[in-house]
Amino acid sequence: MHKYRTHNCSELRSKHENKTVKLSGWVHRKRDHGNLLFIDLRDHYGITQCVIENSSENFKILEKIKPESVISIIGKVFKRNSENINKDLPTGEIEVEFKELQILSEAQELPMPVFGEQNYPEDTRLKYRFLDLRRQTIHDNIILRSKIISFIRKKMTELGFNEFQTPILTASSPEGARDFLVPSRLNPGKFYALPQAPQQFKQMIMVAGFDKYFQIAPCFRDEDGRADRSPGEHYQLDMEMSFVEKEDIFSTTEPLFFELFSKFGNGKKVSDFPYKRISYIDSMLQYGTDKPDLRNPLKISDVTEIFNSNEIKLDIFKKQINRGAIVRAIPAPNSIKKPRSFFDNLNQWAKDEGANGLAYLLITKNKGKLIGSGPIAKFFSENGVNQITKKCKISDGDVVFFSCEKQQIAEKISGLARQKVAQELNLIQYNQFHFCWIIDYPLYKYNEEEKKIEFSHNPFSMPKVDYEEFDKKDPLKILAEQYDLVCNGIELSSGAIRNHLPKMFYKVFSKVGYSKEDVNRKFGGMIKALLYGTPPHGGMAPGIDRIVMLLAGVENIREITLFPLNQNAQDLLMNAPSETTDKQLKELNIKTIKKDKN
RNA sequence: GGACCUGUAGUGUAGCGGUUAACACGUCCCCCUGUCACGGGGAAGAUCGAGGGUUCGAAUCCCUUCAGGUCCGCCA
Repeated sequence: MHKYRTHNCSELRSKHENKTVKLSGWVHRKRDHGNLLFIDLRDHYGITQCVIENSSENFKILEKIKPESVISIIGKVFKRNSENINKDLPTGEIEVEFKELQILSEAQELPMPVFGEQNYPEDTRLKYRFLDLRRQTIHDNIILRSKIISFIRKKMTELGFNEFQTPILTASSPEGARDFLVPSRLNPGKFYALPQAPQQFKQMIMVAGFDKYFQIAPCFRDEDGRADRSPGEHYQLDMEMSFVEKEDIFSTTEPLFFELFSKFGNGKKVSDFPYKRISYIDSMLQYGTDKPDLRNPLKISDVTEIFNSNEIKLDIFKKQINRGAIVRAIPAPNSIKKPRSFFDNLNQWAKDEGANGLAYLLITKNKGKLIGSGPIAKFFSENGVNQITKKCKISDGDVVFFSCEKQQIAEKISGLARQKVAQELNLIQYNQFHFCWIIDYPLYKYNEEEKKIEFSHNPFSMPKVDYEEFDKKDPLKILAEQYDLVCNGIELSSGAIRNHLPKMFYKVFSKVGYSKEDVNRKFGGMIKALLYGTPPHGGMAPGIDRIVMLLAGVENIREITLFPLNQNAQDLLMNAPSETTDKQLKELNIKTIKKDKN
């Protein structure tokens, strides 16, 4: 007989009746009837009920044993009477009667019980993560994560991608997030950086001729955490392909995501591919964001022109429009019967968000004519109402909200309002995964505070403009072969066709203030690689954590991470970060500055 | 760096100016041979995160501070 077990705790059925078996596991739950004791024995696979009578020599020991102790038992499998069968357990037809007992590891009284699914404070859970992880929900989440990663690995390999590891100790890269630095002992005063992503390495893998690469890649960014974003580290399905256009990348990955989400999506509907492609500009207009939730059917319209015409005499808006504001309209179908508070609350909400507010117009039909009502209706001509209803595709019984702001604020407010209205009106179809691609991102954006042009996305993307035309165009109008994969309003991935032409590389960087020398110094490896025969290439890097969160249906990244850091980037279990010894610091040529604690 | 929320026995919650701070789970003791959130009876366990203030009186109100979380900034 095996030292610890002949079966796991989820295996035994009535066909095993009368067999003598050995099980090992945790004492999940005890039910002590005085002269009869039930113990639910739990392992990774499940739970088996074990039973012992007071005639047994081990009865007294088991009565005293603490939950979560690890025991090993030898016993005989008995079929339960029909009235005692537990339909909730796969092993509910049988129970195991104790013959021999071995205590493998005694547990102390628990700081957080495993049994039951109480909500414990985050710090307790992280401090006792090994107990937390025994609990079914999170245990299942972690297994889901493992299965997702295995599935992705298998699929990517089948698709002809090669999995490679890239360095963890590498060079700090300009642009992007704050780096984690690692001091070099052999090179005093110098530092490695942990990779924010293997971006340059994967491009050089293409230069090296490997054609298709992927990796479940750890990415390190020293930025503050959020519920959906771990401080410190996260994982991406990093991938890159040679001799491709963006449609090749889309058609390669769409079936992968379709299969992945169909397989692990708990029966939720998954959008059929090809996924909808939406240009960045359209997305910002219609959805007020570059990560639209397409489970929400509402679309925003631009009605600046109509408000600026003589058909609407709303002077407050006209004045704002003259100062560069725009007007965006958010439809609220079939909401005319909503109480006044519904409209006023949204207006108040917009003001709380720092906006001017949300005006609204109610639409009814009378004798074949659409008529506007509500606080601002008196400013609309009949034709004005018609133009609005036509543009916003609304009709009898609908309401439309208007946000008049500077473009950026109008987009933000209308986007949020679109989501709020849809929630209030129950229009969001929650039982689906709705994918889309956002394409044609602008290469640059203008930084108002620093009064300069900067990269809006990835600096390595290929501009959608010929080299000769580059300088003739307004930089802010130049688009890039840059795309995002979005699902249910969550950005799953960024990606791009890369800029593989050295002269274009210099050109692109020159607009954000990098001289040729700057580029050579800061991207020396990359630019050198482009000089010796580079295949056109592109790829993307979907966030593993976000995929798992979507599929597990959780809002917090710590629910799908084995050993996460807390918001202050501390590991409460391992006690990291921690102070180090003077000897270690000396070896590294590092002095620490003691901060005053007044 | 900023804003907001939370902090009460081992654990989860209630109490939100007025005697011995309540309930549930857990722990300990007693009873119980068919439970599966077993049941019944009893006991122990809390200077209400910490410090200061207001008040005749503070878990409760105010200030400071610490810890955790959420968001903004930051980040793809």
